[in-house]
Amino acid sequence: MELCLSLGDVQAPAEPFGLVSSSSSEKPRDDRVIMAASKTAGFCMSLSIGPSCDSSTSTSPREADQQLDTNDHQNDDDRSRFSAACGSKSDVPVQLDLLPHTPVAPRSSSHGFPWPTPSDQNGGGGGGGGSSENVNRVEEVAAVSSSPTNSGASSFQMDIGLYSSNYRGSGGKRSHSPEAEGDEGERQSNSRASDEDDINGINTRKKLRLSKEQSAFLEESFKEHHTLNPKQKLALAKQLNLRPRQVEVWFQNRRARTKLKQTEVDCEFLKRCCETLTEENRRLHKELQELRALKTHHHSNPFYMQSPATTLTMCPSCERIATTNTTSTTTTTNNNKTTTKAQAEADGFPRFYPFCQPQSHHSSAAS
DNA sequence: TTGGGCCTGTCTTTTACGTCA
DNA sequence: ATTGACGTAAAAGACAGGCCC
Repeated sequence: MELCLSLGDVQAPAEPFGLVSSSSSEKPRDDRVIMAASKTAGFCMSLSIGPSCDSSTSTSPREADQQLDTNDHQNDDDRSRFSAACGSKSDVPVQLDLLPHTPVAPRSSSHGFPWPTPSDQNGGGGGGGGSSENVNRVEEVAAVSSSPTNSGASSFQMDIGLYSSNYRGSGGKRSHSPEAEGDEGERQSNSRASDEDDINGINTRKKLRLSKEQSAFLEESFKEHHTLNPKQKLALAKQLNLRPRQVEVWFQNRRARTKLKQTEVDCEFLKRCCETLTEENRRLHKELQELRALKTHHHSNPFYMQSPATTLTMCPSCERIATTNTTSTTTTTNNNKTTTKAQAEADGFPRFYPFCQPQSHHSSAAS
């Protein structure tokens, strides 16, 4: 008896598990995995790996990131709101309300980026300085820092507050990069607490923590571009009152963590695939046992009418079961193609399994 | 060959959260 | 029930080294 188990995808013969990128906006975003187990087809699976952070995929990085962001920031009201706003309409430009309690005012860019975006070409301008939103930002910052000297003229200049000017790891193992050294002056000017923290000659300055607004702004920038050219980097740094190096590092970390997140998602997905396949394998084995029992029953039945010779065969390669007799061939699987014995033998199969696709033995993705 | 950008791995700090007295 | 100390995990900022163009 030969057993034939088919695990594959009739729709995606080129790859195992049929990994295809989702390009249709009509597809639910959460349906990264679309599996269909068909009894007649054995086990047909159409899997849709969603956009990855890899820019080589057909899906835009923005889409990928939005997808990730729905997982990344479930507890972040602002970002969750953004995800919800653009969830199924990725084509629609979305204006993020970064400040939940303040209305979004027009900025130099539709996203407030320091560099021009296509939507900016028709006007706007002004670099964001003095907009009501920025005034609100400043007011908010002022409220926190209790600094009456802040004014709306400071545009998007963030009051960074605490700063780690000598981040060095343990025991001074780390050293500044040349750029970081060169930015020392700027850093000092950015650091509100730099002077007071250097009291007594002890560097007790805390590590920088980007403000919510800065993070949100960087996130928005990241949605637009996963990488920055030097011009964009400088503009962003200036607008956020950060060092270019900080912006650069932030983007590096963001890319790395996005990739990590994507890897975790893919890993989880493959794990589910494995479980599904295991379950299907179990089911098929059970089915096989039933067929064996049926065959035994027929042979031991004295009233069993001799019908045309029926045999159960299972392909040793794909373990698919088929019943054959002298006049016809049936199979438990649904194959559209017919394969002749001669053809199969010509393809190099040692034996002829009429229900098997020759290419299935050479391509794991084929049925 | 050199330089810049990016990736990867790692370290450290900060923050959030749970536990316990 | 409340509160403060403490431990821990996760997130985030930063850097070094290596690779690639």
